Amino acid sequence: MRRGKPNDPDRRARILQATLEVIAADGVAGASYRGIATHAGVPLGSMTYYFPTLEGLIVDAFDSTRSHLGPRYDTPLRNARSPEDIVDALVDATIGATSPTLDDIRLYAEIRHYGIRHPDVAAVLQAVEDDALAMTHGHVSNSTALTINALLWGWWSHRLAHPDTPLDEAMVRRSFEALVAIHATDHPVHTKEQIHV
Amino acid sequence: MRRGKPNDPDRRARILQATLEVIAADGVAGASYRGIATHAGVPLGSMTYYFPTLEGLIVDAFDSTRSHLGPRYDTPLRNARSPEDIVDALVDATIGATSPTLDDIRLYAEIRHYGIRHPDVAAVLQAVEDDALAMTHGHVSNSTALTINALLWGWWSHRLAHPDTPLDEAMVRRSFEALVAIHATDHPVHTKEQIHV
DNA sequence: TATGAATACGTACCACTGTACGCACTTGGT
DNA sequence: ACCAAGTGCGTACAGTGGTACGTATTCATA
Repeated sequence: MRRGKPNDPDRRARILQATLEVIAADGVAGASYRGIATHAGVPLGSMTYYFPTLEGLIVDAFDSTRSHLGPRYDTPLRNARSPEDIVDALVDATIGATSPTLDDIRLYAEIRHYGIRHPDVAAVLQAVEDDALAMTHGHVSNSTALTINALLWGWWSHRLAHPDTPLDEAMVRRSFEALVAIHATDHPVHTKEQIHV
Repeated sequence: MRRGKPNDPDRRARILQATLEVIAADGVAGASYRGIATHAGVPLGSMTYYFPTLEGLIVDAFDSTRSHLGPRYDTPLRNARSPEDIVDALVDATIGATSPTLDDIRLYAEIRHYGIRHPDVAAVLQAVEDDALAMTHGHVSNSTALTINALLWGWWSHRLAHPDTPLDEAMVRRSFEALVAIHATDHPVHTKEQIHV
């Protein structure tokens, strides 16, 4: 029974895109209906029409990144055939051609930060992480994949905190080599308890 | 020529403490003069008297953590005598007795996040990081220390995103062992270029 | 004790924000 | 051509926030 169709079918998508751009630039804190409306070139009324609540808009915008950003880093890892390939792909995802721009990292940081206090967004992040873990399946153990994940975020985070000093590639490479080598080493488990003051 | 003394000399410090607590609980976004005033049990007028701008209050509060939180993680690392000691100290700082509580990590995450857009706070973080790097001086190379730093933040960040699933100690230990071993290995530098699709 | 500067506080703006809501327009079926 | 449903938009409102500012209080000095 649906009559009437949208006169500007792209408007919704444009609002989502503008939302991501504003958040990458000014953070979630700087994302207001009015600011995003201006940035997207739509009137305020359009905002509340497509997205009745601001929270919903933000969550939807974050969710929309999953289909965009995900595949970009996935493919090289998925195509990896050897541990060396994996290290190459990881180094590249950290600082190379497939690595995110500073704006992308800023956005990703906003998502992670927002996810700390918003279960909806945390679920989105969980899905992304699950994908990332599945990617290296068969090449490294699950816990090594988790470790790699942690370090990758650590490096990205470092880039964000030091935008002007590029990361040394050799250093990054050695770090991933060391982690990827863990599962191959079949490392003896240290059972000794930690001792400290 | 200073006459008049504060009737409540601790007030300023109490406001700073309350600020940190509110931020750890609700984030910087949830930190308002009025909210902090209520939490600290002081009237609104006291807030603006000691801290004319909210931004200044937040920066001062963050800065005040340097003397509190810093030493806690420093000591075990400083006392480390061998690579094994370092690994022990790092594992402990990640998930053990000297590791930060979730609230502490939340606060630290807020500081890092705020630092992305506020140079004042970025400088505070830089100072903390410099301390951390100096701590392992003599035991591992500078770039290894940087790598360890990145992973430590990665692990803390992971704890924040997965508050209910404790990190596996053996996994964490292996990860730091692998990184600490880098400098000992005197690893050959790979000069081959990365190749990818 | 008298004084004035520093301290402390209550209140009042003013800007901004999310959201509600009513009106106008577009569209496709009758 | 007419109509109803979906689309698009301007405005208003209530709440909250940072900040300014005038007044009261305290206390070392004279």
